[in-house]
Amino acid sequence: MTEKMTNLSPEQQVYFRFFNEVGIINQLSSTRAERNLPHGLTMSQYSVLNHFVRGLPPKSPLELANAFQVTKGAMTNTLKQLHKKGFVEIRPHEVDGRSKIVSISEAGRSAHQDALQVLGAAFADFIKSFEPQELADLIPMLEKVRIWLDENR
Amino acid sequence: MTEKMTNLSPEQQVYFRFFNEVGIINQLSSTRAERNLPHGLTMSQYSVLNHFVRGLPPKSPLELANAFQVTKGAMTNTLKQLHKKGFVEIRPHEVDGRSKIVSISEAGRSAHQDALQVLGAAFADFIKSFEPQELADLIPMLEKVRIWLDENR
DNA sequence: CTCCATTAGTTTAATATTAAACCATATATA
DNA sequence: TATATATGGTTTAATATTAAACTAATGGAG
Repeated sequence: MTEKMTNLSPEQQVYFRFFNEVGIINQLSSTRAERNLPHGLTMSQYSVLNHFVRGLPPKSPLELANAFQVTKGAMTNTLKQLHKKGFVEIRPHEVDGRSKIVSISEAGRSAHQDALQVLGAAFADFIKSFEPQELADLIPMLEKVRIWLDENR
Repeated sequence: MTEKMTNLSPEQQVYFRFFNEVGIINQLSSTRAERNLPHGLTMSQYSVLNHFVRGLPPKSPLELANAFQVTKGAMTNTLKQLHKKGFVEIRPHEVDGRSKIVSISEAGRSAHQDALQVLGAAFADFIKSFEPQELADLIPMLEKVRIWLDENR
């Protein structure tokens, strides 16, 4: 019973390996971050707050869902929680009766600040172990991959 | 009501940005992979098969859970599904009555081969757009980060 | 103006995952 | 040896997420 065994070429292994490392880094880093977030914030919730704190304009739930690559349903849930905590305001769209507009509240900004503090502390030891430059060097290529995957999904 | 506003230094932004890019890449790539996997395999299930196909020796559920950074409970679930599909064999440990030993079956190897085929096809356009070398250049640093996060969690 | 297709958002059912409780077995210590 | 503690694995309850069905509103084509 001889099995036909297709092995990966070294080149293919590179792609595989790349996505593998990325996957593990993501899991370990989000777990570390989420364990430390204040106000019972999840990463998803924190990301939404972060989006607005960056000075980006109010957005509809659908736009947010697209920005964060989650389904509309997931965003409904995330926004519901943020609203319950008083961290976002949700108003009807002025013109389009189907749509809504989400913006951050003062309490939301304040919670985001708290989160930043805590994340800084949680990653202080990481920051001590890695020079900003050695990570900065990776970013252009990571960005290129991210953009490609986003545009070709 | 003046708010104290701590902004991120450019250096801090680098760390933030790095984990952010990694997170999005992971999400987009796993979604793309998972959409295409055959035999109803999830990424978790595929990873376990992949582990064994690499020639690594049989392992206990706990060892697998540690290797893949998931809880014991999650691994119980993953193995249950793989077993239902006939892709792994699970035997009692010869000496330790608490433990079990998991190994891949012939059907499992074959399913893994199918998965490889399909993943190759699903990422063919990606592979066409990126030189192996430009990704290979990132791997040493990614590995360093991954190892650090793993050892310091 | 009336339909019909599209779009924004919510809801539902299914699933993967986690943390914690739990069970059974093994190991160490007294 | 007897008892306590630690360890491997499963189960449970809670939660985040997805895909798909659903509701309501918009906008275009006749």
